[in-house]
Amino acid sequence: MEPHEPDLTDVPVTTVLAALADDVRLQIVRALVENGEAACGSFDFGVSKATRSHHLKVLREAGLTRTRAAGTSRLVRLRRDELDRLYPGLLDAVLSTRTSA
Amino acid sequence: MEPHEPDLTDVPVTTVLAALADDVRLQIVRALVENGEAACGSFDFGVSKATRSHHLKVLREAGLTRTRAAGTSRLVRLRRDELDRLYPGLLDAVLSTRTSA
DNA sequence: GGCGTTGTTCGAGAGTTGTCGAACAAGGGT
DNA sequence: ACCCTTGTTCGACAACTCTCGAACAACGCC
Repeated sequence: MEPHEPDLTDVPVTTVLAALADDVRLQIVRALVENGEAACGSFDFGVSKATRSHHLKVLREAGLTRTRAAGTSRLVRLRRDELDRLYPGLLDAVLSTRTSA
Repeated sequence: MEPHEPDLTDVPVTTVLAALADDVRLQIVRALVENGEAACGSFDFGVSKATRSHHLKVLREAGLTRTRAAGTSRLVRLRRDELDRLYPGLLDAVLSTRTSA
């Protein structure tokens, strides 16, 4: 099946914001910023793999990530360039949050 | 009752993002940016006044707006200075969205 | 081929959210 | 005092979301 990775300009801003408005997904995004491309399995934040897969789908369909197959794994990376071009400052603002709060 | 307007630093970033991740609330924020302080009743975006009151409550409890009584009306204003200080670029990025998409 | 690893998909359940009408509260004007 | 305007609050209902285990698919390896 097609990964269904929409052009970011086709995604309503509310969808982008909603995708970022979740703790697990925010941890995924943070990990992607720090480590770059990573396999789905590396995002073990206390949720099952079904839930993890769901969150990655939400991020992907919001236009925030790209996924490519690599053997039995799937590598995910942040579409940071496009994100920064369309919403300059958004990602930095979101990521500026300290661990708590 | 107390307006319950938390300090923005006490609000999780996911709550702030969730507050902005709604079309009606985004229209309210846009109107506040353009017109400054405004009465609740001025935000007629095709929803009932009960719904409007609900959305204003979400924005207020996310630390995004302040409300003060003025006669029978209540005037709402955006806490833009605090928002820009804590999340620089966030509001501009969100508001940069054109009408569609 | 068979097995293990890695992810996705499919219900299903609990919880949250957006919406409304109706009832209520507070103020101002006449 | 009465009424009208302005908002809030209270159920209620539909829709969506997060979560999980179980079943399935795809790939590499022995």
